[in-house]
Amino acid sequence: MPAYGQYCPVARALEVVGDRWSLLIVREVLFGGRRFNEIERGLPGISRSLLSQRLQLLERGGVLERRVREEGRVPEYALTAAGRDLHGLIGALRDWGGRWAFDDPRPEELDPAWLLSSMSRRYRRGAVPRRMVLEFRLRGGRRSHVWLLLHPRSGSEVCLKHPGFEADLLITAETRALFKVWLGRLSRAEAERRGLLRMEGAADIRRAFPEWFEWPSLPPSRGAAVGGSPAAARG
Amino acid sequence: MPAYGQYCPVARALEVVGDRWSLLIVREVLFGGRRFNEIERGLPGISRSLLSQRLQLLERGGVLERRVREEGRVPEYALTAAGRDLHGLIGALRDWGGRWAFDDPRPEELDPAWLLSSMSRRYRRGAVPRRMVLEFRLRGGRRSHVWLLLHPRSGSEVCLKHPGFEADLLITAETRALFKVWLGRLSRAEAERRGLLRMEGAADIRRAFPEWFEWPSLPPSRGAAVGGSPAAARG
DNA sequence: CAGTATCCTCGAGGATACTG
DNA sequence: CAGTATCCTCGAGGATACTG
Repeated sequence: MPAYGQYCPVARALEVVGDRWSLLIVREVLFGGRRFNEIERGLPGISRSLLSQRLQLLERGGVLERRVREEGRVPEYALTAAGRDLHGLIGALRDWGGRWAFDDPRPEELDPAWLLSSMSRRYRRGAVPRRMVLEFRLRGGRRSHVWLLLHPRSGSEVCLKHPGFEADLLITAETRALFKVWLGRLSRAEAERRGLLRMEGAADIRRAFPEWFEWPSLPPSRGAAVGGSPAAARG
Repeated sequence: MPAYGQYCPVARALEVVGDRWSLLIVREVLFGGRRFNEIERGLPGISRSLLSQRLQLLERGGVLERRVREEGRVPEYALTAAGRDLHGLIGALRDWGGRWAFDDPRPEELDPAWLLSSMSRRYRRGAVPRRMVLEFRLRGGRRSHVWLLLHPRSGSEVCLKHPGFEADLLITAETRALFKVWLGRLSRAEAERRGLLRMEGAADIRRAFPEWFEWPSLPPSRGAAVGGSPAAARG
């Protein structure tokens, strides 16, 4: 971001992380995004060239580092000490946004691929005894069928096509409701009671499921600073 | 700022306050800037039309309000509850910036008019028994002679021309040093010892002077994430 | 004092195609 | 898989002049 010409720590901070997308990129890496395509998946709408340019700016800004661990392996991005220290700033943004700008999802935000990338990023490694396949059948979003693979050791994977394994847990839901449940704006019980979400699978798996993720915790809304679409208010 | 298309509180917050200049405008109002020209003075380099547009965006975003108190009076800007709640975010920016992006001032940042507007914003109303005139004679900045008027009740005023009153306190300084002292990056004693700053006036006034302002408190630098100009490292 | 209206520029960033 | 190079567009925002 061009300089502000002020010897002020707020202005200086914004020069480094104030560019459009930059803090969202940091958010991705903060939650474990390491590879280029992985980071990109968490930022639908960004172009590859812009992501590439922003990553370079953040590297020059001392916020992250690009590393090629071994000859021939893919590059990985990691936060520096300064970058990790941005967690407080991201937290402040999340708190404020949750309180004042986080009403119901807008239709164009209902992208299941993004939701799953977000869940995948918050998967607790090793929380699962064996490979688990979660199947999502969704209504009212930009995609109706997605899968999430949880590996016991390595990590998790988003699949937009049938992964070839049978599902251990089938989640059928209104996309809007699934988003709200994930982001703590609607309880699972309430969603199930209202027929907006249903989970099928072995009882122990259904019971254990919530433990597999670190659910985002948000402050309660204190009124919309910005209004959402009126249609969004329903549910 | 255009939408990010993510149902994420961080992204939503950035949609409201992530535009260039927006958080600096909030900073100005947070520290008591109320009128258009007053806010503008804290943001050298912004154009009036851009400031006007950003103020409108922030108003639509629910962050501030524009009010005309009485028929015929000038409009004033005030933060809403959501806007006041941004102090945590601004604080996080200041903390991070102070730690990782706040090395020595760059030459183009040495604008005494801005520094005085900043001091003026942090003047403690009523800290002064009678009207006080501070005269600054500065070297190495974009301006060499400025005045700050402190009124016992109403507030403070920056003057770029002789205010017509005799000075109660004369501060002669290297502009760079004055900036660093104000922002806690150099102690007054050290600056005086090194001949970078001198204060002349009645002893009790010189002694009382620090109490007239709320001095910005910054975290210590933990290493520059971004490098300043090498020449800036000296003083 | 506090803006707004209009015109114009230039640079950020998308689209596309290409590479180690 | 992880980018980069090139070309082109369009819109953000500066300059200027004007107003209640």
